[in-house]
Amino acid sequence: MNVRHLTFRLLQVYVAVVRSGSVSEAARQLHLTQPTVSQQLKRLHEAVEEPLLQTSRGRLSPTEAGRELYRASREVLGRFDDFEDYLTALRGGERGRFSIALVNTAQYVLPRLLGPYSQVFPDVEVTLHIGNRRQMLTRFERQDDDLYVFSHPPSLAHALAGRFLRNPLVVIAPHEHPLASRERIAMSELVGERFLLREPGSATRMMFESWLQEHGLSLGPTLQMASNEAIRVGVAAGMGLAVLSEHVLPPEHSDLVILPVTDFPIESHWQFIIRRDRRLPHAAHGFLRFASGHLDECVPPRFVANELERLLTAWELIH
Amino acid sequence: MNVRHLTFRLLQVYVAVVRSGSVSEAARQLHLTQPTVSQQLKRLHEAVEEPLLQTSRGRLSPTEAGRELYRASREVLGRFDDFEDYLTALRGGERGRFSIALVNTAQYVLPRLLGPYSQVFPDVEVTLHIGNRRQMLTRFERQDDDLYVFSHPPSLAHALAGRFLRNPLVVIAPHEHPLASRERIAMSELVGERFLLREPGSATRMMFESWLQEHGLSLGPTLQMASNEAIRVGVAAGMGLAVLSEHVLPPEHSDLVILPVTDFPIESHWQFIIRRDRRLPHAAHGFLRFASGHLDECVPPRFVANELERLLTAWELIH
DNA sequence: GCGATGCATAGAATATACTCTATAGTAGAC
DNA sequence: GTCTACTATAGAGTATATTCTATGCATCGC
Repeated sequence: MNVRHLTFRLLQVYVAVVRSGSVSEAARQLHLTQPTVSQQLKRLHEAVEEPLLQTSRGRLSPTEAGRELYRASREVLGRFDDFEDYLTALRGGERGRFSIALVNTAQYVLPRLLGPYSQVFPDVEVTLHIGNRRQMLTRFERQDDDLYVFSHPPSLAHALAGRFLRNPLVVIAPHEHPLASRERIAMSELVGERFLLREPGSATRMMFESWLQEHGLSLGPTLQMASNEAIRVGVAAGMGLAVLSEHVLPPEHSDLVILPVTDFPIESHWQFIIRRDRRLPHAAHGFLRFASGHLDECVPPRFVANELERLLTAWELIH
Repeated sequence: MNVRHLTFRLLQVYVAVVRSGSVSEAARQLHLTQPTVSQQLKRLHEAVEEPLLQTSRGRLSPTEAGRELYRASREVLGRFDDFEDYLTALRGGERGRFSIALVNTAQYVLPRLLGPYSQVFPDVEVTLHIGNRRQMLTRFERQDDDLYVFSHPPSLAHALAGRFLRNPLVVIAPHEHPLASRERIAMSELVGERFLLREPGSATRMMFESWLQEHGLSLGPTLQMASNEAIRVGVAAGMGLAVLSEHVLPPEHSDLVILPVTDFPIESHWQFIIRRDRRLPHAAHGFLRFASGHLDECVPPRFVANELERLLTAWELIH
């Protein structure tokens, strides 16, 4: 048998003939003429090199080989029906997978979106990659992921960005810090204190440092820790001060205070970044739609800064 | 997705590409040029209307949809590989089914052939239809079965026949019958006795009656019973005499004797009959080959009259 | 940067598929 | 036996598939 010349169409015709037991009836069902169906059968017969149909009691019934071919055809056509269903689900964002690359700080917030999303789309596999800004930039350059979350996006030549969340950087101090009760503090009063800083390559550190530069200030002694958590605990323990994303602080933080420093908080926004030159999986698209629609319910309203509709519109324009 | 234009060939090409992760490599394996494979991929892509492959780390890897298509393709191609295996087995007579229509008397012998055959070909389904000659003739006319066993075949205009077994008809009497010890008996001496006859339409009865007619004899009182077994037991019980196939008698029959009647036994042969105008299933063909080769081992040699080789040759000539 | 390798596209030739109309043959129904 | 419904075949036109060569373009390694 030469499987090479088998067409799915041919199997569809054959199945219709076996089911109806009649060439003419199958032709009517398929909106074809009877000779067309006859010839398809002839072709199929030539491909299989075995009698497939016999006429018995006025009806066409499959031979032994014909019956097995019918089974095989049904299974094969059914398998591709399933595949079509799969495609439909995939296109609707109900299935599939996608990956998001996050800067460290965002890991405190993104689960608030991903949790509800996964409830609604349990068949989508989401992979999270978390690291500092520099690591995420590398992933971005290598096009490793489908979505990226940055505060300050890299060059937008190959990417689209849409803000979704405020990310205020605040100065924190231990609860018992002498300036904790002051109504207004200038940063220049603090630069003598020891600051706990994230590692170079961290977005938080980068933003703080450029703020300092803009204001013509530079820090005194510092201490470097490669984790927001470690810094937060360190500050509470009296190791020094720090500038951290407000999202890093627990809702209740009796051992810490946010100092009312002038020109603080440093305002920044997290944004979803899509590469223009990489296909966006349907599921990732679905996630952005979900985020756009349900952001208000997932994070405290004062942080919401939803520009995702604009992002989605822009993305749909170039696709 | 338009499944109508999918070819098995297309899936084969796609599978080769996914497996090798390279268009060029797949082309080499398939003995095609690289652009040919590229274009096949393009066609497939147009049929599915979804990206299937992406290039990552120098290799082509399937997208989410591509992976599912790969799975579906593998399954579908595998299913038709199975179908090809099935066809091979079918053609070799190792699988499939066929039906045999038997005159009653032959049911005592045919299992001796079918038993060993089924041991060797356990995957072949055999259906036996048993009845008297008239019923089997009706089935023959309707082309209900693949093989027929008759003593006297119907018109051979649409059929081929091949003898395989002697079927001698003998006169039986109860063990204590007064003539049981005679060395030679003329049928004319017996016609006054009561004979147990099969029903009209029975081959045995037909043959006996035409024998009588040829010899210018006619029977006296008769008793009709529609079963060889009933007749055998009836004769043993002293109800009368009978003419039966020797095959109906058990190997040991102390309560019966075969009377040495002149011009007896009536010689006849069972034959396999194949309709010329009906396809012979491979399995039925295989059974005839088996019967031809193993007849000697399956039935007592004195009954064997194997003309099946001739039948098979004749059949192969017209196919 | 430059060559090697691999993929995509264009253009073209051939084969095959797909479908039709017209017609002939077949088998069951009354 | 004739009629009818069904199937098969012939012939033909269009569309599509299949495959090639030639060429351009991208990417990777050195």
